[in-house]
Amino acid sequence: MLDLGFVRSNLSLVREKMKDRGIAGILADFEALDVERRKLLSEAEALKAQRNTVSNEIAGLKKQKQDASSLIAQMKQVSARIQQLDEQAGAADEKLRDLLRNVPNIPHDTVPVGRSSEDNQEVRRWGEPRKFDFEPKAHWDLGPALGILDFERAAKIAGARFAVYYSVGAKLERALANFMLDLHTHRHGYTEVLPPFMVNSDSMFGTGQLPKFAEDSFKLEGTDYWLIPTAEVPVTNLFRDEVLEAENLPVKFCAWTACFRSEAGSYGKDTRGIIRQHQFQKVELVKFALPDNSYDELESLTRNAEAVLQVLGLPYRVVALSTGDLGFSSAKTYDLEVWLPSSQEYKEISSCSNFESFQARRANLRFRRGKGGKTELLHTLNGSGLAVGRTWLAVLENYQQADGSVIVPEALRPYLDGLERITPRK
RNA sequence: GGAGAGGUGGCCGAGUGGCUUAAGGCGGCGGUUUGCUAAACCGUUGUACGGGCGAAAACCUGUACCCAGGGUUCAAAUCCCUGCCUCUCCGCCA
Repeated sequence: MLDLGFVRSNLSLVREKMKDRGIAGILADFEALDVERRKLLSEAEALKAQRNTVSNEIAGLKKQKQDASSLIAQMKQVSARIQQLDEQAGAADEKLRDLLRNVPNIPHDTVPVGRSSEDNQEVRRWGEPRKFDFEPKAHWDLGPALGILDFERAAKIAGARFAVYYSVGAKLERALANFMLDLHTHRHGYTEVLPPFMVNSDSMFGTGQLPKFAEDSFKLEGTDYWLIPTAEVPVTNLFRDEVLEAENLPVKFCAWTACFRSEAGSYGKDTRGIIRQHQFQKVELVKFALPDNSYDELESLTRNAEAVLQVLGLPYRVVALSTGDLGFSSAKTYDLEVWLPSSQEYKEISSCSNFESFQARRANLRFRRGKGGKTELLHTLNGSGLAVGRTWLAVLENYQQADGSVIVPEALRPYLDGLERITPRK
């Protein structure tokens, strides 16, 4: 959420930035609502001041056993009027907040201006896509053929967009998650967190999933619990309504969780395989940073996520999302895209963003520079490090052999009892 | 799931309708004293949203905030209702 005062005094700038995002009209009603709200507020507050004063007078009269009935009668009317004004002011305030809650973050100046993902900018590439001397298969053929991946039974017990893993397939998923967590905790200095996989609505609001994107997540019937769409939600909300010390920043967490997404509106997209599932595992990196250097932290967070692909030997590229493709809460985002030989394209496997103070304002996440200092909003960042399911399929596709077996990348072997090659399950 | 006790500022803690603009203490900040530290003493103290104010800071001023949301009342930290959370005991359970 953007700051009300900031929007008010920088209205034309904010409008310009919203135009870059392709939603030029979103602030059309802002001034009118703002003026109305302040008018009602002033009037109500003036009357409340009067009521407070007179209430004291009434108390004084009563103490001296004098008659206060005419003042009481007067104040009864004033109170009725206050109630009216409060309702109107509350409604105006709610309208303005609703407007503000639905305004996305302001893109950083370095974000390429564009209308869609077509305008994303490639920043760098790593690794050389392997040359195959046979036709590389897709993971949805490789997995079932190896006997480690099953879509039919998943559809039976749950539905579309689920998968069941067997044997080395299940273990590979676990190996990848452990490998990633070890890398980030040992080499990159992150602290591991295992958060709840369900959160309340306040948390969903804090990171920006609510109110606008409720239909993207699963809510448990009859409760205020949401299945987390990403570990970003519970982990970023850990310090909601708290004040951190500047000297302890940045705070760096990594978390392995399951993630649940309704994928409403993605019908027909990535329907084959495990690219887009209702449930998947992800190792997430989250940082709480000083505003002063949050963009340096974004660079290092992105490099930390890239390290996973590098150690696994998976070719990838980094793209900077354009203003038209940028997520709602983000000021700047780099996507990591891994090479998929079956479709001959780079596919998103991680998304690393700086949210600046956008989430911090919603979640009331603050820090203080030294004792007695003023509290300021901190900056939040996060990125996948990485999506485990998509890494799983990238390993299968990139390391597949002509006979349908899959070579295990060396870094993973210690996590798979030294296994060097995945062969069909008997 | 059942019974009971609670939720007050950064922290502790008083407060059963109007002399509470939340007592007192701790902590923080500023000062006096001091060779330095400590102690003592004095002062000060949060957030949000308005107004003064045309930009920023400062200042002055108003309103709101005693878990949250409703209600009663001229007036609510205080009374009533609902919800959430914490603690104790019982039941159940990995």
